[in-house]
Order: sequence, then structure tokens, then C-alpha cells
Amino acid sequence: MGPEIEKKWQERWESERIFEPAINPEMEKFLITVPWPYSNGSLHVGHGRTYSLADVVARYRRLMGYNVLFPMGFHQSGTPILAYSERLRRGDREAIRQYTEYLKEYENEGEINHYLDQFREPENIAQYFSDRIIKDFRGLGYSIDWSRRFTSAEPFYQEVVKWQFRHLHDLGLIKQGRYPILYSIEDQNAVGEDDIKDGDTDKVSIEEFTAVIFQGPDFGIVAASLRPETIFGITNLWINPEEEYHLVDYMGERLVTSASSVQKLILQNPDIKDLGNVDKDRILYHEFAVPITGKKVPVFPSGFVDPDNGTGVVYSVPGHSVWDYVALKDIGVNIEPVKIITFPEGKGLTVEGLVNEKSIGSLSDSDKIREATAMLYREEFYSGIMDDGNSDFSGMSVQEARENIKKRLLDDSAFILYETSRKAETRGGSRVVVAVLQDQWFIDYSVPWLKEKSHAVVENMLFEPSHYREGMHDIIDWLRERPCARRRGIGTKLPFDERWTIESLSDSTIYPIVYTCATQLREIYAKLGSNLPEDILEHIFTGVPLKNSYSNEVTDLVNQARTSREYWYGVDVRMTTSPHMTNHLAFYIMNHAALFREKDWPKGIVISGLVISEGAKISKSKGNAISLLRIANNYSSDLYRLFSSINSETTSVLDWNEADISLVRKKYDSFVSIVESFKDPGVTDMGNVERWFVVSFYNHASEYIKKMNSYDIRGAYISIFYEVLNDIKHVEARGGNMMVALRAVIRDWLVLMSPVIPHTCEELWERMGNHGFVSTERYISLGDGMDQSPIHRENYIEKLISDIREISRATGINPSVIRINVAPEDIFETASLLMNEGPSKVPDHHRYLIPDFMKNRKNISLEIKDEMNLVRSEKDYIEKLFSCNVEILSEVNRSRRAVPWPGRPSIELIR
RNA sequence: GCUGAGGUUGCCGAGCCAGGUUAAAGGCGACAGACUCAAGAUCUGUUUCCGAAGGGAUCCGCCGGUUCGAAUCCGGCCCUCAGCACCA
Repeated sequence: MGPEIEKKWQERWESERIFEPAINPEMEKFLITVPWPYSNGSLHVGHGRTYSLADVVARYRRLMGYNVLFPMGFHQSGTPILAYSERLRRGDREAIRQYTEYLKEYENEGEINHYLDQFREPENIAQYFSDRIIKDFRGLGYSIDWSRRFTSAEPFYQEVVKWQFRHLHDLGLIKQGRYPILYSIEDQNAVGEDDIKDGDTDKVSIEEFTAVIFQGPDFGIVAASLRPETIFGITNLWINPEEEYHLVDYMGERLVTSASSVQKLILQNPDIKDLGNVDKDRILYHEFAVPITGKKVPVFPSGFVDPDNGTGVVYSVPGHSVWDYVALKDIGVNIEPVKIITFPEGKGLTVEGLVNEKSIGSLSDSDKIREATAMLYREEFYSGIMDDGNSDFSGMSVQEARENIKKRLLDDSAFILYETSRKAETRGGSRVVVAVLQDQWFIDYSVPWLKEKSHAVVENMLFEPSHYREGMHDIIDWLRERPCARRRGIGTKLPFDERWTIESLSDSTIYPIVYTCATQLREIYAKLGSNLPEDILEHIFTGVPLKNSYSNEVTDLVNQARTSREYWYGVDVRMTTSPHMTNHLAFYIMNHAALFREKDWPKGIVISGLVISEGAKISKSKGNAISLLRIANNYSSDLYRLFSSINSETTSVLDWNEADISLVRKKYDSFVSIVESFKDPGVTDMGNVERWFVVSFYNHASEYIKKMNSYDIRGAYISIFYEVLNDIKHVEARGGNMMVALRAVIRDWLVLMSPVIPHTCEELWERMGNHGFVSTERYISLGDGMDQSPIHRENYIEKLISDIREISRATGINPSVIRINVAPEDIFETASLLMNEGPSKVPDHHRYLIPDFMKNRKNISLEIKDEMNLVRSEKDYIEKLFSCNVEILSEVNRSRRAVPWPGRPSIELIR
């Protein structure tokens, strides 16, 4: 069905406000949420899936008689929107290109520059895309209650966030401490993924090095390593002869480090002071002492040392580092490598082996060296055993030794140094390093009482798929401190330290509760002159009596809000994707556990799978990120919804691809044409097939309900869509009267299909002369109580036909007459005796039948009492099917090949 | 290496949690037939092997176990994928 029809129904739904539920104590409520979208761009196929599935669930629950609330808001906190508007202001080409592309979807060519101009202000980006997303979501037919929407940047909401943080603080869950962050020295600011050049495609993470201090006669020298366990194999140190080196003061000690690393060290450790340049002659070829062993080693020059990485000093372990081994060869120094790591059974890679195998000649073969290094480190880390002669660590695995040696070194001869996982610069071109904040705010998720309470929440929740429950328990155990505030970004100020802005995931943990009372909160905030006092929020959210008195008007609003929260809250189901498990969903659960009473805790989480497009991961650069707007226009939103629901299980990956889409489209088209061509036949006389169709339909319907209740949306729609379509084919093949068959089920079919293809169903519903919306219909389940005999009768006929086919195939007979012999009365009785009483009761003249009965018992059934009539009623059909005559009789004749048993007539093919 | 998911008939993919009704849904592909001047679309049938009577044999990564009975439960092994970790 075309976009005009979809639009027509979207407008009607909206103007009649059928998805804006009111409190109704008579009805059971159902609150379903999906994390709010971040409004810095338009959404694509991948984003739409979870929202679509949630909408299918919401619409389904409505049919089943629940009072359903499906609300939505917008996330605008954090740095990305800010970073993008900064980039647009700076004239960043990539950002302009990307936003031009977004805008092209919605605006005329001529308007684009106007909007790009507007987007220099971050709030305009947020505003613009929130509006677009609402339109996109409406265009997909989502039954969202937009009247309750709000954004994370709205002042009244920020009061709620402050309330949350004051509480967490009072509960002792907020702490301050040291924390490493990515930082730009030039900009004197923290940088996020969006500020880094290629930060989205090539992530930069923070690595923890051990900076080891080697004592010399006049001063020490410090070399940073990720592999502290190798200190037993050190033969020398390296510095880069082309670079400058400085002395720094570190807690009274004088240490050598590269000039370009000094600033970084200071950012990480305020105790460090720069003492200025040091002559390299005082370092090169001098000896320094290795900690723990005390061994004295010389410093050699080598060009491979990067002054920006670590401290610009490298300790050399030629026994276990390809770089060091090759570098020593390079400068012609003959030092015997020290081996300190072995492998079980002596098998495993060695530096020498790799150098030979990859024919590495000199340091200029840097790619090969990197490759060899990766192989060696991997193998040593996973299977290496320490074997350094006689230290305390000998015999430990490399992994174990690394932790232990690091700990020992940190006591007095090392400190932690953080480094970026790759060289990175900001989009503005300044270097990105790691700085350590001394006063970072954290939420402390390690507190035992909170963990315990959170486990209790999880234990009582629904998880779909259920193994995520165990996963969530593990995550809760594993969570420690989580930084909860930033120095920049859009968001709420930390109420007890206004220099900080609450971090964007932390400000969005308990917001679903605000959907229950957003309109009242906004109004109270306005009436009280931009204020939302503590005791009011306390009262609304937790029911604690008000401490202060307010005007009647305000008190009324407060009461409404509290009543609404009491009715609606407790999110019944939150749907999202699995990457949210370790962050958002865990915080969501733990913050609810910390702040709210049991009744308001989350009740369920359904994890939906990711979406790929044409077999590939969706990314803007691949061009397979089709926007939701284009989906609705090019494919129709019902087709998108149907495809998302049916082409893959809720929890597994969905591939959006043309080949599969056209298959689903075909089915969809045949559904529409079947329903459209339906005309009430006026008669209701049913034959075997029609009766079978109706019972089968309701069997599918109860299967559908069972599956929808356990969030198996795909399975549910396979039952009520694909299988019903197949049944229709069967009725047609059997020459049944389709209109008579459909008449009995078509109303319910439209109703049950409406959650996935609501526009189509509304339109068909109306064309059939119904009033009102199919979306607000109620489906009354018939349960499993239906008489199944039409199914048995149809199975009997089907089995009869397939037996005829099989005999014909096995014998090669193409019959001119088929003789069907149905069990006569006395055989029926004998069979009944054999099945219910046992062989001893069989009358003597039938005892010869017992062996045959035993042989065929799995096909014998007493379900059908009037086989003769049944077979007669299908005589014409069978004759037509095999183009021959059918003779039906009912007799016992010992000379015949087979005995006619109930449920298994004997069949004779005559040439 | 850790954690999780998974290995099903040509392919994709159900079933497995609650063992028998499972030669194992559905789709795709292939083959045959109907329709058509033809192609496409659509419909019908077949698609592990054997069978001149509706039957039989073998089968769900590998090995073993529990059971009257296992694709389904238990133990071990092999392999694949994802996330994490690791990579001066």
C-alpha cells in the first residue's frame, strides 16, 4: 500500500490521540521503553529495528487488553553534538559533508546552507534532529505517546538529574579520585572520540605502562614497558641519539626522560618537575642498574626509539623482543640475548627463529618486525613460562609474573605511565596524550549493599533471551567505579561541584520514570519559577510526604504526578541491543536499585539483535546506512516493519538486503490481495477443508499468542502470517471455498496482523466496512479448547492421498481405478478392543488380525467415527487428482492384501 | 587466554530449555509436470538411500554415557563466530 495511505492513518491516529493512554485502574498497565535516540543526526535502518519491534510488542499488548504506554524522549547530553557544532564552526569539510547529506534527506538544496549555519549552535542541531526523528518515527507508524516527550537538556529534567545525584551522594555512592583521560595539550582540554581524527573508525584507548626507574651514579633513567616481566632479560637501554632528553624531579629523585614526554608526565603526575636539558654524553654508554636484580647495563643509541612513546627510553630485551635484537645487530654490538621465558615441552617461537623465517635484515624492515613482534608477544603471553634462573618468579606463567613483578616494581622503582593505544591527534591537529585527573568524580558501583540489591532486582526480572540474566549478574559483580562527570559537554551540572557536567550515560539512567509525569513536572517547574524542590520530587518518586506547603494548584499537579507514577511505573519491558548490557542497562538497574522502592524496579529487558545491510556492517562510509525516512518512502513502512519482525529472530542479526526484502514483499502482496478480494459469500456451509482451515487458523492464533508473550516475534508472525498463507494455498489446492473459509477468520486475522502492518490493516479494516481503528480492537483468545476433529479429518485425507502416491510410485502403477476399503464396524470394534483392553478380549474369528494390527498400530486411530462418509465426500477430489475412478467399500476379505483398519483404510490400485 | 553464542539434511534456517507425534518446519536452489507461441510469474509433485503396495535402512560436528527410546539430557574432545583481554 502506498505512502498516502500510510500517511492517512498516521494522521488519524494522531488527531484522535489513540496512543496517549490515561490512567485506568480497571486495566492492567504495560509500560514499554526503548533508550531514547541521541539527536545529532538522522537515524538509519539499523536504529529502526529495536523501535519497530518495541512498537509491535506495544500494539500487540493493546490488542490483548493492556493499557499500554510507549513513550519516547531525546538524548542531547554529552560531547558529540558540541563537537560537531564546533567542527561546523571551524569549517571542517568532513562534518559539512556529513551534515549536508543528512539535510538533503529533508530539505531543498537551497535551504541546506541556512541550516548548516544554524548548526553552529549545538542546541539547533539537537532541536532539528529531534524534530526529524519524531517525523521519521511517525512515518513508521509507531504508536508512541509523544505528549510525554522531553529531552535530557530540558531544565525541569535537569532538576531530576540533580535530585538523582544528590541522592546518590547522600547514599555514599559518589567519590573522587585519580582517573586517566585523553587530553589535548594544545587545547588544554579533554577530548572524546568525536574530537579525534578517525576516532570513530580507529578507536583510541588508554594503555597502562610500567615506567621502570634504573639508578645511575648521578641520576636515574626511566623506561616504560607493557611487559615488566622482561626486566630479568634486560641487556642494555636505548635512547634516540637525534632527540633531546631532560632531567625531571620525581619525588626528590632525578630522572632522565625524553624532552617531548615531559609535559605528558607532568599531566599525569603533578609531583614531577622539569629540570631542563641533559647532555646526552652523560647518558650514552653509561651504566644504570636494573631494579630487583641490580645488574648494571649500558645505554646505546638507536633510531627506532620514538621519543613520544612512553618516556622515549626503551629497555632492551633482545632475548624476547625483535626490535631490540635487530637494533643490537644494527649497531654491531655483540651481546648474548638473555632468555627468561620458555614454553612447555620447549616448543614455541623465538626471536632468532622469527628473524630468520621472515628474513628480517635491519630495522628498516619495520613492517615485518611489527608482525613478528605481535606473533611473539601473543605466544609468550598465552603460553610462556618464566625461567630466569632463580628469581621468585621462576616457574610462573607470563601472565601471572607480569602482575606480580609489576606490583613489586611499583613499591619503589617504578610508577604507572599511561599512553594512547595509537598515535592520535584531534581534528584540529593537536597531539592527543593521556592526562590524569586528580579529582575525577565517580559513581561507586562496588559498594556491597548496592551490588546485593541489584542482584535482587535482576533475579526478579524477565530477560529475553534468558542467558542475559546470568550475564547481568556477572556485570554487576564486575562493575567498580564509573566516572560520572566531565569537564565539558552538554548536560546537567553536578549539584555539589558546579565545575563538572554530569556525563551523558549517567544522566540517563532513571529517566523512564519521568515519562510517567513529565507534563506535570514541567508545569510545576514553571509555576515555581524554574524550580523543582527536593521534597516534591521525593514525594512524586518515592511517596515520602511533602515537607513544605505549596499552592493548591501546585499541590494538585504534584498529586497527579504521584498518582501517575504509582500507576505506570515499573518499566515492564525495556528493549535495546546487547552493547548496552555492560553500560546503560547495568547503570539503569543499579541506579533504580539504589534510589527506588521495589515496586518501581525494572521488570524486564529484551535484547534485540543488530542489523547489517547487504551482508555488511552498517556504516556511513560504506553507503549502506539507509535512513529511516528513505525506508518509509522507498519500501513502505509496513514492509519495513514486517521484514524487521519476520526475517530474523528478535535476538539475532538481521540482514537488510534486497533479495530477502522482495521475498517478504511477495508474501505481503499476496496477503493484501487475498484480503482485498474477499467478498462475503453470504453462505456459511462448510466442507471438510473449510472447517479444517478455521480450526487450523485458531491453532496458529494460540501459537502466535504464546510466542508473542515470550517475545518471539518472528515465530509468532511465522504462525499467523506464513502458515496461514500456506493454509490458504492448501484450501485452494483442495478446491475449497476460500470465501467461506476466510469469512470465519478474516476479522481476527486483520486484528492479529495489525501490530506488524498497522497501516495496511487499518485500510483493509475500513474497506471491509468496519468502524473505528483496528489498532484499538480487542482480541479475545479462544484458547486451546477448539474441537480438533476437522484437523484429524483433513490429516486422514492427506495421509490417504500420500499413501496412494507412495504405492503408485513404489509399484509403478498408474491406476485406472483406486479401490479404497474402509474399516467396517466389526473391525472398528476389534481395533478398539486391541487399543483399550488388550489382545485377550478379541473374538476368536478376528484373532488372525492381531499380528497385522501390531504391525500397523502407529497408523491406526479411532478419531474418525464415520470414515465412509468422509472418504465419500472427497471422492470427486481424489478422482480428479489422480484422473481415475475411485471405488469405496467397507468389507473384510481375507484374500485381500491389506486389512482395513480405522484411520488406515486399505488401498488397492488397479491398472 | 577469558566469557558468551553456536556447529542440523545442497544452501539459509527452525527444532533442542519441557526426550518419543522428526527423514527432521519454512525458505532458497535443483528436478519433473501443469499453464504459456516462448520466457517469466503462478500452481502441483519430488529433492538421503532402497522398495512391484502405503514399508525399511541410515541420519542432526566427533567420542562416550543416561534411558525402553536422544538432534533433544549428561561428560569429554574438535571446530566456528562475537565481545573482552593482549599487542614497547
